[in-house]
Amino acid sequence: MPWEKSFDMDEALDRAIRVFWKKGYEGASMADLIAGMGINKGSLYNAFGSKKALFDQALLRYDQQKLQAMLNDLESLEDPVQSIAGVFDGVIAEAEAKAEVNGCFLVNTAIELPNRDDDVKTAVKASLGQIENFFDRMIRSGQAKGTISSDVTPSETAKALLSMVLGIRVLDRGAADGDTLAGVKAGAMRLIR
Amino acid sequence: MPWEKSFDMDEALDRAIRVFWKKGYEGASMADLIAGMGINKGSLYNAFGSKKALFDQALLRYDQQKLQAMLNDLESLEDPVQSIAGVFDGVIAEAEAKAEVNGCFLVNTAIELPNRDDDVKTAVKASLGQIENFFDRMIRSGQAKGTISSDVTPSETAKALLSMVLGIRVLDRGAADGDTLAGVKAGAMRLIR
DNA sequence: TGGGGTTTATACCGATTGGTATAGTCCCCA
DNA sequence: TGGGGACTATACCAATCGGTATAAACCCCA
Repeated sequence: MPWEKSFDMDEALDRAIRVFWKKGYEGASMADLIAGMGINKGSLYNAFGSKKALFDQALLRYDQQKLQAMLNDLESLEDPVQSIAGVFDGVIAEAEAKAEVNGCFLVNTAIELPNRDDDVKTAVKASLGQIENFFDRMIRSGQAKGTISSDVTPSETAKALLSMVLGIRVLDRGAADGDTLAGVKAGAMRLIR
Repeated sequence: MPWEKSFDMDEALDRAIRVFWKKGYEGASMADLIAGMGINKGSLYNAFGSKKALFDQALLRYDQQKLQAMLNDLESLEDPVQSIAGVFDGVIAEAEAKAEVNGCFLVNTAIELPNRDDDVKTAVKASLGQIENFFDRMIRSGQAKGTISSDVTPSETAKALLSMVLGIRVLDRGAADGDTLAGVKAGAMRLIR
């Protein structure tokens, strides 16, 4: 390799994540991506190969960089109940912020998943599984510490909590009254009381 | 009106619903709709005006015919807990049946709602509100009958249940292990214990 | 029997899609 | 100093998008 690329691959990927995040896979045209990533069409295809390959790499990077970091941060809290609450607070905060980037990139991808290739499905499945496992660990930890009732079935409740996170994201897509999301979170916390 | 149309508008709409149901709004091309509806392009535009107008009418018909009927059937059960369970059973059965038509048309529409027009958003919002109100009524009714604890906050729990229905639909889009959906339902039922 | 509106089939439209090709320019390294 | 690979800019491609137009066949009713 005679010289290094003049643009940073990771930075370009991060910008691609933002574009896909904002518009979805189908909704993001190559023109959008080129504008958002700040590189040229030729460079994009040379560096990433195709739109789908670019998306795959963006999703992988999001999972490894952003999602894991968030879960690790929350897992380090002393009270597992607060860790779980933190997930919902984060999702709700993102929803209500109405930023240009809405919700969790991973969840958005899961939502528009139906007609995607199997490899994308398995990647999303694995990432959602990590969220579910996070809930499961936190519930067991809380039960060990006595802050969560032993009546709660961890595996079952972890799935229920995951579904509520996904549900919040859907509700935020235009069908959420202000206190709806708060109500969902309250229900979630009641599940681990 | 000198003579009646040679194709049935409602039947054509029902077929249009199936196409939109299966492929989503953006995913359904006019060619798909023409093939699925069994009428010609000219007739389609003459009868419905545009793709968006066709979708609006399909969504309205689905709401008035299918969704209301389902909720009315469930509401007539004697045990409100069973009425609520019936919603989840129905959603899960649809999910696991893996029929050509997946899930609830309304929920699918809500999921792909982000870039749609405001009138579609408000229509979806209203329909989802009906589901939430259904849950709310059933909870209050169950509390009156003593089958649901008075500790449950109806409005809050109704929102939580709605989010779980939406979450199940997302999970079913390719990220659901067999018992995941059952776990979600179990969590939902625990919310109204 | 003869319109008149509806159907079908088909051709066509401009716009946009993802992707390719072709220039020319820039910069590092030998 | 002179490649050579990576960049930018732009033109181009076939395919598809939603939507329109046209012509012929059809059927009811006056």
